Amino acid sequence: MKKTSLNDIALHLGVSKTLVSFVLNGKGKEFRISEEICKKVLAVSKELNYQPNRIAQGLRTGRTNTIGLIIADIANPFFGILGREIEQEAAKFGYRVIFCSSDENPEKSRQQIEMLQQSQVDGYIISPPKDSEDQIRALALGNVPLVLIDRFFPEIECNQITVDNFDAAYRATNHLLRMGRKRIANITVNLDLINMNQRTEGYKQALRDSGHRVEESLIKVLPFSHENKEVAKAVKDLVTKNSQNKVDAILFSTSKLGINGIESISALGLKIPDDIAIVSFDNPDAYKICVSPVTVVNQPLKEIGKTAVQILLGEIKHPDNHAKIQKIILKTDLIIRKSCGS
Amino acid sequence: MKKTSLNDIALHLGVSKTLVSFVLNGKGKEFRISEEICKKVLAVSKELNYQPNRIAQGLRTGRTNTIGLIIADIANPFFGILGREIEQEAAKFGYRVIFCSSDENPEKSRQQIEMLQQSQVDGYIISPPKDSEDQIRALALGNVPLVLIDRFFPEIECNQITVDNFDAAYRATNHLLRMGRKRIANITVNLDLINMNQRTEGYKQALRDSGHRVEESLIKVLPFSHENKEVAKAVKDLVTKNSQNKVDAILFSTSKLGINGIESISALGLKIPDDIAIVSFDNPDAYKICVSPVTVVNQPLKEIGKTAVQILLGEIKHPDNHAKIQKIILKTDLIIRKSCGS
DNA sequence: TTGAATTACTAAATCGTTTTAGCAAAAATA
DNA sequence: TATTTTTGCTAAAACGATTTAGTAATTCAA
Repeated sequence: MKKTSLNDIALHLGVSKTLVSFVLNGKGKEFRISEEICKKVLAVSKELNYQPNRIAQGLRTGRTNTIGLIIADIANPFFGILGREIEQEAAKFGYRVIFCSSDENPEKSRQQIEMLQQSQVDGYIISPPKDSEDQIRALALGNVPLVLIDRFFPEIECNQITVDNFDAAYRATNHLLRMGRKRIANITVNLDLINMNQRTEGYKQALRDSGHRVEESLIKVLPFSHENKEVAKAVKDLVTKNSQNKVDAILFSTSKLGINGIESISALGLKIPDDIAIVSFDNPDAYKICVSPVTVVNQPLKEIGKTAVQILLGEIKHPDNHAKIQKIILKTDLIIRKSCGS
Repeated sequence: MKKTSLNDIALHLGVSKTLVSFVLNGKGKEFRISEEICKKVLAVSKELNYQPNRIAQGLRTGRTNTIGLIIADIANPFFGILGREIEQEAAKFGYRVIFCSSDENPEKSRQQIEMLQQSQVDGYIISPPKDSEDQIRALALGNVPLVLIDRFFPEIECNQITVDNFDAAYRATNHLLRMGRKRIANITVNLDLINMNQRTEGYKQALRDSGHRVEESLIKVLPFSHENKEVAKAVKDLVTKNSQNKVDAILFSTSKLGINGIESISALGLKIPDDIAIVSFDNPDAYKICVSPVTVVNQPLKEIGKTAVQILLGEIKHPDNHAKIQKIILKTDLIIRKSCGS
């Protein structure tokens, strides 16, 4: 059951495939193909269920209508929602998306970028892992449509869409202070990622601005791929009564940390917010139904995804004016629930 | 900065592109290309950073090394984890994945299948929405590598990987009965989906086998795209004191229902498991940290994803023996937490 | 009534691979 | 020495579209 090609339609009607191509691309008028023939072509193409071969089109035109997406992990709802939005917005304009999960591993992302290059994608949306500057720089210099999301590298000039992480953490920390918390910890991952770094800087600044001392021992930095027990260990050190690091609040920089953290806190028999207050970045379902619903920094995921696609498609369609690089910083909102007391 | 092609390497060395193609495909020996030339080709290809154009390869060979995936919604962690596993297993064998979220909408899935056909994907992994029989049948008859996951259509002969939903619901319901619950409801979606249907059938059979009557008014069927308040309404009818439908346990057929349901139950000021016991299908993070950690039917998502890819690649590589269709039914496990009492 | 313009189309090149068929030179065999 | 075999390579077609440059037939203008 071979697929119908342009040529099949042409043979069927005794015309050239040039003509068929013109008609099916809506250029019948432009190339003065007679009404009558146009209709016949359309009819036969429907009759034979013609489906254009996008691969052949891609080879000829150099455009595949495909974009490559590299994120940390599509199974993580944060990226799931982002990916969903990107897929949807891209589909609106006739673009498909090849999804790649890098696991924050630069070697994987290198391979994925290479694969996407070979696949001749028209552009890239990437949430770059640490130590991937070289890859990103090479892409950016290669003059390929590219948008970074969630993080970026300050020294690379490139379209990017992020949230104001510093501000978000600053406000979250301030909220904890306003609620009367005196000693606040921060559990985070991998400070080589600029977004994470900015979160911790915002946290520090809020402490300083309110006259508190920043205690490095209250900042727990875990590796990206952390296990439940590593979070448990960090939490334990921060909440047990006789620990010299005993705190009354924790700011979690990711929801994965927060979810594991809440599990640990519960396991230790402590109550939120009575024994310890918490605020977390990101807004998974889990936080709505847990013992004490969690106050969160909510990121505008839909807007990030949608804007990323729009900027990317803009670049794809007008490759010329790559002069105006866009660096978009979106605002987050703090959703106040019960985990900080009242 | 044009990309290096086979021809560029050939010109650079003064040899034919045929030769270059042979060498780079590891067929130097087979076609008796001299060691010396082989080395030179390899060297120049590295020097010019040659990246094969997979689009051109695809056009020539008819194989794109790409698979199309259609699921309900990649933002839903259930499908996120599944998608992740599929991406990972496919990558192992050099295959890329185009992700499509159908929102359980047959018209969307129709368009997506068409798009994937045009993209010349080598095979399909699909979680088919209701009313998409015709599309699936057409694919299956078209003799294209295809694997269905999560659901299927009984009347279509096709590879499929599902879990034993009947058995899972039967055991879940039995667990509730063993824990002393007398009146058990089921909140579910869209019984036109066979997996959902089987869950409710398993629930009914468990009731019958233990001498209970099946009360249709205790089975709440919501539309697939339900709002929080629709769940709230169903829950309210089942748990309020003076309702004639008052139950002491609910089996949720999806985690989306369960999460919304727990929110509603809390909002009504009721306690789990004291006032009402619950069991839910699927195992999102939320269930681990909520007021009373939820007993769940856990599906082997990784195995589903991995097996789907393996069967699909088997079909892609041996298109001939499509005679042996595989219908795999995996077991679920019931993870007992605190939501049913003790 | 001739030259120009318009109409309605087509031939052929091209994109970057793969793959078949074949060729010239060297080596082996008779 | 003549023939066959082997070695080491190449030309060209093909995949299915797009696109440029053209051409023959008709109509129009002067």
